[in-house]
Amino acid sequence: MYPVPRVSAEHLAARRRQIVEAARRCFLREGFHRTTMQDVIAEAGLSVGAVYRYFPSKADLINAIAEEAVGGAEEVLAGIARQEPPVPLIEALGRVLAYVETQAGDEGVLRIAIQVWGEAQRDPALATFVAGKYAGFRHHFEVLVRRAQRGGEIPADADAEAVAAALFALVPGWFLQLILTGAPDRDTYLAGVRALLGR
Amino acid sequence: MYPVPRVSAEHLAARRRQIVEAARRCFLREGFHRTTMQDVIAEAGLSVGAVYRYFPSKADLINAIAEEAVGGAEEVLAGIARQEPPVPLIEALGRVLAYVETQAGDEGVLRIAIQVWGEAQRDPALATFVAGKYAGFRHHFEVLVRRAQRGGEIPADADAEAVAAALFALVPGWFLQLILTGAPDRDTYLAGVRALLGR
DNA sequence: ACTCCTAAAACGAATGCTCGTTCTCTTATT
DNA sequence: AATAAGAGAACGAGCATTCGTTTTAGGAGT
Repeated sequence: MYPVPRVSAEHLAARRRQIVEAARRCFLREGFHRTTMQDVIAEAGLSVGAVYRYFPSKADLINAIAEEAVGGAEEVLAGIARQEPPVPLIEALGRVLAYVETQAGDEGVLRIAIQVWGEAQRDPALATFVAGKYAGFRHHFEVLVRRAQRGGEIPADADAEAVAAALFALVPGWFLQLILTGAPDRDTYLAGVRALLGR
Repeated sequence: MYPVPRVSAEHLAARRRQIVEAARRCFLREGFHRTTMQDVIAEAGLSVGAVYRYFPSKADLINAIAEEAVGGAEEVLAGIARQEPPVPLIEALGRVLAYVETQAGDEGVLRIAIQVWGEAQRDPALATFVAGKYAGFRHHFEVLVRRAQRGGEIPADADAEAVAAALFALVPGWFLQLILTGAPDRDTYLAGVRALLGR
């Protein structure tokens, strides 16, 4: 009853992270459904039993990774939206793209986001989670747009939500081109956006 | 030698299409790696042997579907780029989005494109194919931009390729929002783009 | 300080099932 | 008659997961 042999909470958290990061590497290499539990287990350097103690099924592991991949941009976006004085839209876009750039490499979490998009199409729970996250991202852009409207950068009578959608679209739109075609680089793209916006 | 018992070429093509369409339905439901060959075979109403006569492996089937999904927009885009008189950029975007809308539903091929993006990250051959296709799409936008520059719609000194990238980005950027969050609808989005462009 | 004890943590062989593919046989076509 | 087209049983590999066992951590009793 009393003897409670347990390992420290830090140790538990560290083990969990060890597994998640091994899984992330595997999923980056092979995708969700082509990596086997044995792959993850070997990558983590643990045993079957150890991994299954922390994640009762492969689906749980996928969920953990998916949340990490899709939620990662949250703080970045929130920070930009809340900053004083208000950030001009193009500069805000540039800062988001800078974040995307750091996470678009071979090790970056955003490559996993692409897989999450696919997975969300057949996993309703994941779809709900992703929908909430992305609507939240768009909402942060909406805040930025409203502030830009007060500053006269955008016509006051425009539909802020719609403008936010357009601005937001420029992020995954570039990300996909970068991942799939390798171009354009961020500065070139931003110059293109500026020219398109006529500013 | 001479007796060449063969079925008509039309019959062969029809069978092939029958299999491809069954596969498309399965892949839409379950994704590439969670649909089994048995699923496709049952959906097509054929036998194992029949399907394997037309597609020697599952990978071949995935490739066929991927090419269909990613290549589908080609003619639409080419048509708009080549039209006389030149189509204003916003109108061109609207027409592309109209096509996307038709293919974004539960049965539309574009939902498969998302899976192809994921697959391209670990299949070099598919990655090359997709890169070529998407660079081609962007090139069509570039043609449009150059013509818009001649018409004064876009500054003549802008980098047409970069502007094209920005314009192109607005397509998958909207598509993803639509698929993942269910919003905004096309007209709202286009109004947002117009307001953002300050036109 | 040093055992002993208990339960958590970790292990890994074994399991049962599913998958992609092969292969032999039957049917259809010219 | 000869061969392509189609059928479907069978196979071996690989999968996620289970479960009985071993190791480890750390408080209790001395």
